[in-house]
Amino acid sequence: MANYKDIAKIANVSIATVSHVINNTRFVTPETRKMVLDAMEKLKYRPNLYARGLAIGRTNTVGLVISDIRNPFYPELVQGTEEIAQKNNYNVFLCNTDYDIKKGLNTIGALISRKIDGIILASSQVDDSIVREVLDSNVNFVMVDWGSRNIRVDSIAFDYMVGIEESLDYLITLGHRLIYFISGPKERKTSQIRINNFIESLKKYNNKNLKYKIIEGDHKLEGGCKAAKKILKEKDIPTAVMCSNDLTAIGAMQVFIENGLRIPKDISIIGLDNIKLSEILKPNLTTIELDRYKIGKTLMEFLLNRINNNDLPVQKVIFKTKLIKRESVSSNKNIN
Amino acid sequence: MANYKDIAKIANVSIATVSHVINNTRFVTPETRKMVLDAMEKLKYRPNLYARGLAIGRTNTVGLVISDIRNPFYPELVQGTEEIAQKNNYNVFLCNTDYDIKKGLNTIGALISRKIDGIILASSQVDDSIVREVLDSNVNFVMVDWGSRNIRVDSIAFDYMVGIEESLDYLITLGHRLIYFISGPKERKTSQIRINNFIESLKKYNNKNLKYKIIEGDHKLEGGCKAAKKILKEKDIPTAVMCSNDLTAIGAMQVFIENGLRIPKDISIIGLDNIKLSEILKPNLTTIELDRYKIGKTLMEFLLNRINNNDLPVQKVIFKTKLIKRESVSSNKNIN
DNA sequence: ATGAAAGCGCTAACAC
DNA sequence: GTGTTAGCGCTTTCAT
Repeated sequence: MANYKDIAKIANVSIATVSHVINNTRFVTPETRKMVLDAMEKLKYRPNLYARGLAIGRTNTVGLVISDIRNPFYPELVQGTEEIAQKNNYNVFLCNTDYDIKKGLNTIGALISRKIDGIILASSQVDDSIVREVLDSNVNFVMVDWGSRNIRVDSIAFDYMVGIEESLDYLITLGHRLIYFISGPKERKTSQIRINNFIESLKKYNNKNLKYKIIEGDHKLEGGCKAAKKILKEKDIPTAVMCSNDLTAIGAMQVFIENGLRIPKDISIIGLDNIKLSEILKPNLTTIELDRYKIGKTLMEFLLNRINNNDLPVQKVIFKTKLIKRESVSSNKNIN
Repeated sequence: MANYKDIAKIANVSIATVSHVINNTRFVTPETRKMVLDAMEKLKYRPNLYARGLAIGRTNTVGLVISDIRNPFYPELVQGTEEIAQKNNYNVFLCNTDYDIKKGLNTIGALISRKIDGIILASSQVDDSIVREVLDSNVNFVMVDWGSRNIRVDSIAFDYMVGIEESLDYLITLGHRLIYFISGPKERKTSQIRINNFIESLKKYNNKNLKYKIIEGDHKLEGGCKAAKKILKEKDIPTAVMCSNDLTAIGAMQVFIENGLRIPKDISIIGLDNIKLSEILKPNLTTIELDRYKIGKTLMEFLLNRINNNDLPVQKVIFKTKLIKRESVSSNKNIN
């Protein structure tokens, strides 16, 4: 592959001139410039970003760490980050952790070694070791705050509470008294929070003689199916089921339908995420919305701000959630 | 950030020794080695892959170019490539082209400038300009051959024909005579091929008095919905609909259900992809399977082979497709 | 068993 | 307006 020296030779100039033509960093007479450009063209020159990065200490690349690209939560978030990145002439290095802290550590290490300009930590498997790793490296970073760990780091967080309260309110108004919650994998922070928010919200209705139960899912279709099968075996089948994400809700819904339950007549269902599918499926899914695309954009904006100005005060945004009412919920027929 | 010089100073050795300890490239006495390791630990040393890449000319990074991460075709493919990459100590740089040739060219350029060791071109928006760009750069590469462009490049291709023929055979045996096909966006190679394969397959049944029609979709849920609405307005509603991918089929199915058609009783549906959702949805989707995970693995294996041995003969694999029979198809009630 | 130094491709300060 | 050159962090040949 051609380099400055090759270009310089053909164009009969010094490598400094080549550099300045390429980067527009000082005046070069149109004639000289043309010689250089022609030589580049002829050699099909491609800049070597490693060399440049080494020389100037910046790479215009940022790392985006997520848990699992197959989880429909992420693609839109990724899209959001990329859009902003592209506008600002940055490239995004996407990395999966597969929900594995150790793999996450490796990933972070690989990114740091690549001297990327910043890291977006959107993976939900983040423990102190990972955060420390990133902080130690002094690389710019922003993160999704899945718990409320309250570190002084640029971050975005979710307020599930609003949406969950709204949902419960809705269900209770409709007469539901036995409400199940299908959670994500219990070891994941993101599941725990949603469970806690659910339980917390229930406390407001102490006087209503409410009953609930948590069934563990896996945030995937399969887990929703399995959980639904478990629910069908209970002696008291709930009249409403809330789910930790939409995939879970959709999986559960299919199993209920398969077993002759009518939705929402026999059983109401609420999801969380508002993935595209949930509004198209019949019956379409009542769900708590999370704007993943906007979240992605915000994360990247935060990171670029930070890269451009390191003494910015800590940036934080909390994304509110809200209930989207669709067909999968109706009043509890038993009280009508 | 610490570098060899810092380590060398603390450990009281030369930078050459530091390098050899880190890379295990020559013998170093255990005592010296320990000094170096301690110094590294103390400084929280992180290798600079740019500098290393510049020095040795390899980066252990490959680029994976896809069309759109939100298209469920890709996540599993990505997963497959990453698994193989990781096993071989490679990292993957994932890039979207957003179905845009120009963006694709930029992406390729960015990858080449990053001196990645190879490129997997799995985006379906590939024209000659892109292929030439990659070939000119001399970077190792493998591609998904969406058309049959017959270039001498490592590639994998799909034989949709088998699966489509099998599907048509199945439908026709079941008595269907008016069969619609909801395609992807017509300007995309990948859509065109499936359409052609569908039409081609139909020719075998010239004597059967078959009728068909192609409706354009977009390979997304929305397009499936829209196409189904169009179909419902036709004067002769088909008894069977084949779709260019599963999302399309699922979207269409929901619209049919919404409009009171029973599936498969009133209308049979066949998809293509076999995404997870299709086996869980009620009624679950009969579809043509494509093993995206395996495709991803194969692509990365091809690329690594090529990187390790450039005079390998051209590698090619054709992935067969096959029909997965589920609930969304039954016999044409009109002939029973 | 270890060190000195050239060189990978690029940038930018300094010189003319 | 253009050229020379040191240096970014690392690898590796050649010495010792």
